[in-house]
Amino acid sequence: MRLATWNVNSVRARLDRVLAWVDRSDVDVVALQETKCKDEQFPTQAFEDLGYQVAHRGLSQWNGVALLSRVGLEDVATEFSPAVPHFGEPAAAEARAIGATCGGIRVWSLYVPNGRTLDDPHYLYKLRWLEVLRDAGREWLAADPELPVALVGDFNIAPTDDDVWDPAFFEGSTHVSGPEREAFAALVEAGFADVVRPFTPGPGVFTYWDYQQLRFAKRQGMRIDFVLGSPGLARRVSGATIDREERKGKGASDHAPVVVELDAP
DNA sequence: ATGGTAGACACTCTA
Repeated sequence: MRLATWNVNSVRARLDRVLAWVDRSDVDVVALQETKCKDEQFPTQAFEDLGYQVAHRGLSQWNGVALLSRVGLEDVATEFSPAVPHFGEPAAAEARAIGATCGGIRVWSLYVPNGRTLDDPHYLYKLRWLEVLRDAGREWLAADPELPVALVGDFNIAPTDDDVWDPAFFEGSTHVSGPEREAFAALVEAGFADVVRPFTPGPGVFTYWDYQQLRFAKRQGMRIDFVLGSPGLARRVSGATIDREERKGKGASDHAPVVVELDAP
């Protein structure tokens, strides 16, 4: 079984590319982030025509997450916890998570809030959001330590200095700060391992390259998209790739798809 | 090449 995650940065703006990638990549489950549309605008039929069931969560032109599956799509949920924080006054829900059971795996497509800057209220919102995710994940595994869970998506955190093209460039920025890296480490400590890294060793291995300043051509990126697997999932991982080819050319997302190969349970 | 990247939407926000 093959499981993928991909921040597409608008599913409608590059629908042809997304469909072509899904169709040629032999993926059973695909988690999308930043679909940038409401549910009624999501091109559900086009993915169904490729043989996938579809679950999407989108409330506005921002954020938006989806799951595509050709191995079943059950028990869809849009909040991983009743304690998920909302941003703003009044607090407004954002479409940053959707979960479902696909082929026996509990998969969550996640778009972690961008902290913007270290002194922005969005930064604390991001840290709180990650804390609630960690608590939820911990509870799931406490109830069933063998539950196969995949927390996948755009975490907007580069966990180590090897995960950015130049640590000095990011000094004082989000994505690399101590508290963000501690929040990521807390997810790992809760039982969710980065199952891609063993197959894609760095440094210099990235999943995102800014559109500006020819960052992709200069190989100046960040590794911020992950597949985090519970023990019951992680031990089944037999391979993983970052499809940087998909970042090339006109009309590419600024993120590359990440694909994990799983053995049968 | 007087720009700077891109997407949503309607003017400025988000990343």
